[in-house]
Amino acid sequence: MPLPKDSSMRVRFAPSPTGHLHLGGARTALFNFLLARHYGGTLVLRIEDTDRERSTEESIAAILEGMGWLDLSWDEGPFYQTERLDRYRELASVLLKNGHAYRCDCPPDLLESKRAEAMKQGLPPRYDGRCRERSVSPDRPHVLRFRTPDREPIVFDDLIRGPLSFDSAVLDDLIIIRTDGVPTYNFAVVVDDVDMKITHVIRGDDHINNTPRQIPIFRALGAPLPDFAHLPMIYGPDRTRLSKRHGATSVMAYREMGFLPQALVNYLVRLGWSHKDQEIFSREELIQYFDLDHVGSSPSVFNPEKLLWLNAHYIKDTPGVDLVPLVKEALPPLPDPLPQASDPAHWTRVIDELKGRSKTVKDLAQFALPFLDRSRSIDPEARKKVLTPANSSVLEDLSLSFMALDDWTGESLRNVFAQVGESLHLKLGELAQPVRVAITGKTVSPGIFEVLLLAGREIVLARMEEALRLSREPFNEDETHA
RNA sequence: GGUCCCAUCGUCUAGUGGCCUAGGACGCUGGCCUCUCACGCCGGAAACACGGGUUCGAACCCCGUUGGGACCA
Repeated sequence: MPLPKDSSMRVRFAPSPTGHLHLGGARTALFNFLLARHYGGTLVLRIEDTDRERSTEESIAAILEGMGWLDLSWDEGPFYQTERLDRYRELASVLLKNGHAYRCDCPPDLLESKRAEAMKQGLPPRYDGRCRERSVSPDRPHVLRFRTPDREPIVFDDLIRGPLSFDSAVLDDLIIIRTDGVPTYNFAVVVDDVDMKITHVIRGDDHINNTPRQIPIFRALGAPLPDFAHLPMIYGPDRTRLSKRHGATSVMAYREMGFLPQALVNYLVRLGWSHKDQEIFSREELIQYFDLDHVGSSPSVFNPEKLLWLNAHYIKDTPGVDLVPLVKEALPPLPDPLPQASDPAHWTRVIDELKGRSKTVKDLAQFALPFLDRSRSIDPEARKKVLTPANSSVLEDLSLSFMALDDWTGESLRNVFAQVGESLHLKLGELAQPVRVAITGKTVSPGIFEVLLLAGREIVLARMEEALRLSREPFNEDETHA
């Protein structure tokens, strides 16, 4: 289904502000955004806040924040449905006048009992249209119902799924304006899409059953029908719709966990869309390649492992200097910062050295800590295994050699290790590990010379001395801090 | 219950009738590299849900079955 390659396309992202921006919503927003940018069209942001019980200011802020973090911009809006209530009533009264809508005052408990009755008989629970010809007085409390045309199947060509057909006999006369004058979801959506001249409705496929209800309203309003495209859902590992039960679903929670927005965007776009065998996409490539032809129609399961892999990729790919502010944000206030920690260039060096082995910004911050603050904890396992009496001579000899060193360079340090290794008949690996634990408190770190250079002589000497002392003492589970 | 949607490795996917003894990626796994851990590189296991058609030929088209899901209330 080729789409027009011009700037006339108008799409929209229309979240309900009843919570944070979740992964599914973010992907819908992303697909709309990419489509608009690809075709040079317009993206409208619309806040569907007619459910006043559940809509909150905080949610609106959270959604905007999430879109901002993902760097998804829009061209028009945000528009708020609660600011357009008069417009919905206006068009509803037009429908009332031209006979496409009618008043209904059926009490809720009557409808409820009819519904239960229908269900019991295995029939669809639909309103029987008893008020269609009753001309209910406008003075009585009433709702407005849409007169759904009978007997003609409703068909439309979904841009992702192809032709879809619905038997209108199962559709009842849905309420468009409630007793309190508030429009219902399906009506407000159509009025907005008409007024905002939306040409392509791209939304989650949980709305697929709403489409045959909305199409007759477009027609009754005398408006052109937009094209529809329904995106498959994102599932949790149990193949049900992704929800809180499956862990973090809020986009912003992923920032908290140390993810980069590029990683999340790249992950989400590949859920349902593909471009040959390519996995990694820059923003420019996404805009260039993205189209609906290659959006699949089957749902996908959210896979945190792959997201983590992408995140590691993007961390590796980002210059250290750009990661500094993110690492600072991920770090608690430093209790006893090293002198180097006041030098921005030191942060950059440390991060550049560590980013290749970090899957999240949080990991990165933890790895960086020993190079930024005087206090550093020693992993009890590492201490138990490595800071042992058997290694104390290694620590002692290296410590003494470090002290005797005139300069503190990669070359001089290599010489020290070569000499000490020779005199103790030990290989580099056997020397490096005790030093690694002494300096970083971990068994995992960058190359030992990089570590020594980054830590600097002063802190190396202090930590070597401490490690030497610990290696001679019996191990005590409680003593993990210096 | 009704309506609708979906179906290729565990997961994300390529595949649009012959290029498919089904390709890539994550994960898993064997090896190389190596001062640790990663990275990187080389290799491996792993899938067309099932049954009928259509066709010279089907992962691809049609029908059914099964299984999953969404919506409605």
